[in-house]
Amino acid sequence: MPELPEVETIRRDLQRLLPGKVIEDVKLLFPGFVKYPDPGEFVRLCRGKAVLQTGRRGKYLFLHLSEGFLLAVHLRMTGRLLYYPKQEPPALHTRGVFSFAGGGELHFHDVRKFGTMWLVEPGALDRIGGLKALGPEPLREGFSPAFLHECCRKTTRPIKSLLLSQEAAAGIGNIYADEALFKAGLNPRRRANSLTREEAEKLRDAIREVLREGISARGTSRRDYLDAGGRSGSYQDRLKVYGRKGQECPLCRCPVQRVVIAGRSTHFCPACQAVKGE
DNA sequence: CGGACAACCTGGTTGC
DNA sequence: TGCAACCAGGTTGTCC
Repeated sequence: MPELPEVETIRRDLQRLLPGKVIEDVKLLFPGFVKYPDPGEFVRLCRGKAVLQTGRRGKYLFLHLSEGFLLAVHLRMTGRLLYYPKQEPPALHTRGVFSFAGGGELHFHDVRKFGTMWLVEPGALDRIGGLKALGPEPLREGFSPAFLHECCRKTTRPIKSLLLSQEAAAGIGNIYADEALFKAGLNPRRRANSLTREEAEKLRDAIREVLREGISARGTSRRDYLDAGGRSGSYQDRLKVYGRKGQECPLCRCPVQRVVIAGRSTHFCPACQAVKGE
């Protein structure tokens, strides 16, 4: 569920709450979410570690712990990280509870059980599945128009598919991909290698804009997403095309269409995002 | 290379 | 009301 803006919102919440706290215990209600090391070792290694700092890479959330350990979290579709200042009985779909010395709990809640965590030492980042293949952070300098254009030039796949692959930029998901393509006026089926330099630049700017707007709105809450305080975001009220099949395009009032690309539902305005090129 | 599809899971919505 | 079908913000693996 959560894409870059949602993960970043949670990270900022946790950055205010966790640094300085020491993990006293971890209860695994569904140990399957622990990918590395084995669940027993995971719990043993977490105990007594302090949270020093939070971080994020694409949709991966990091808690930097003492002794050089890194706790990496991927929330996938329905994962939530919920902080409670006092003891809280676990909800139905709570999969793990981190309790801190002196009070406070972090609950990992995940209806669909897709979410995953890893606990690794520095230099063992390759233990974290998928992390290595990530493209640049879209809100940092490395995500230049030239870089995006080069990524596009190398593949014939639809531009929507490229955006979802995480290779061109880390952290874009289904919602922000559709919103960025709308903002850039590009048809989601456009072959990536048919984008001109100007179009790639426009898309790069659009990606950065929608992600920044998403963060400002504290994320998009459609069904499952909540921040670390259990609050909804508000970007769902600002979506132009995503989830708006049959409703009017805000620019031209043409009905928004829904199609399936790369197995994912895709929303666009057939007029504002008419197919150009090939 | 990349597309199509299934898998991993559970729950909510839609339509008959 | 019941029930089946379809849908869901993500990633990985298999087959062709």
